[in-house]
Amino acid sequence: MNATTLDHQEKTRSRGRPREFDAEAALDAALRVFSERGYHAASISELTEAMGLAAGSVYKAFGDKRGIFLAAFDRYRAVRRGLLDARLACAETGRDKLHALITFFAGSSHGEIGRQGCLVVGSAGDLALFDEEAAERVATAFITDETLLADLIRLGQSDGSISADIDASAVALALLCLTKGMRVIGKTERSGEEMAAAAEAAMKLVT
Amino acid sequence: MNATTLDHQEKTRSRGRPREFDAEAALDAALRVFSERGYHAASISELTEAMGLAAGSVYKAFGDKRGIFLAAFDRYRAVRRGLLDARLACAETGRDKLHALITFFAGSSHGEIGRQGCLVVGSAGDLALFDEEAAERVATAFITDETLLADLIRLGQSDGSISADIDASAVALALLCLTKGMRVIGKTERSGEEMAAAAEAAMKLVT
DNA sequence: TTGATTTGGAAACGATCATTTCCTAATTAG
DNA sequence: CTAATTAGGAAATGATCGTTTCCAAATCAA
Repeated sequence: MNATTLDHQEKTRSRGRPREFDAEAALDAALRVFSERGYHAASISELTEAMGLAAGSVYKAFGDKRGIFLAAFDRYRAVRRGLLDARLACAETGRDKLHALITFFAGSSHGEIGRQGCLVVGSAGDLALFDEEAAERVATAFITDETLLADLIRLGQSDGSISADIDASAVALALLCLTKGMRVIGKTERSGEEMAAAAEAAMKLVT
Repeated sequence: MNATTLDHQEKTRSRGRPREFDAEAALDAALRVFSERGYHAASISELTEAMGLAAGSVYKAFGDKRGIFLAAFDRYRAVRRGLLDARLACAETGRDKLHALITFFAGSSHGEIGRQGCLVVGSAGDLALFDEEAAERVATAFITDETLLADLIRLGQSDGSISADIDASAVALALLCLTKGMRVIGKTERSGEEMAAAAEAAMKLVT
């Protein structure tokens, strides 16, 4: 193996001047702005200031405002899914995993993170209705969450932690509404305690 | 009783040229635009076109865009509350009333009305975060709904249709999240059947 | 090296936004 | 009647929006 081969194994470099900023860090800043203000209220000025970049650089990297949003949306989903999976991995039974999931949402529905809100929920009533691709991504995100809920319910039913009597699809949709609704209510000032109590009460759906 | 007295009994007329348009009908048109597009995406052009008025007339009547929104918001709440109360009046027990309420929300969370969305839920993630008065109205609307839910639960507990064991406040908040979440999910395409099934499943919270 | 390519970023661009102005029309008060 | 007041509406206004342009700086290919 010679030097040339080693070079090829490095991640491929594009030709011109290399990018100076960290795209993921920039998207984290952008999604914070989008979450807090919504798609339309978030101006390019606010976005570029938060990202620490000039408008030109942002447009070169992401195409347009919609492109920034869609990239931020995807990153948001990946980050949140990573956090959730870590919580789920700590639980044993299907029921415990559902408890971890609902508690995760309750914990995201108050204080600082609650005020920031959910980017998916927010864009459902903002960009999604007049942008087909955005609408599709929002619908896909919801269906993914709903499928996870149904899978966890069925897991609980097979490991004996959840009654076999309940309708897994219906309860999964109810829990999807409940958890996304938590993110809506969490934008108004709520205490972590009352959200946690609501989460415990919600567990009755899988008893 | 002379003519002058009769005149005084008519509803007081303001001085100048009388308003030609119906304010409530105009607000109904405005709230449809706000619901479908969100506060920021709804332009004055769209609003005035939907309301069938020139911008000047709208500004004379409502002050500014924010004023149009707040008036439409109040009307939206009054109309929805009227529809809900009619449903509740048909139910006997606390549990039946809760069933009617949840079914009412499920029925508003698909098809045409579902796509239109809830003005309160929408503005929670749009106007509310940088407008103190709007934020207060959204919070008030949620608390009113939550209080109604808690009252219905306690009514059910006193008439024997709901177990005395459940924590009324916690379940009320869970149901508030669930019903508002339905309005979020209802913006994506969902069938009335699956929403109705989720509503039935949700009734387990008050069993 | 030289030329091609890409980024960074300030400045400029046209479009659209919310709002105001200005004039006419319609009504009440006296 | 006349004066005062308010609504209706077209046109103008200034601000801000998303986007593009332009040029210097930085890198790769040869």
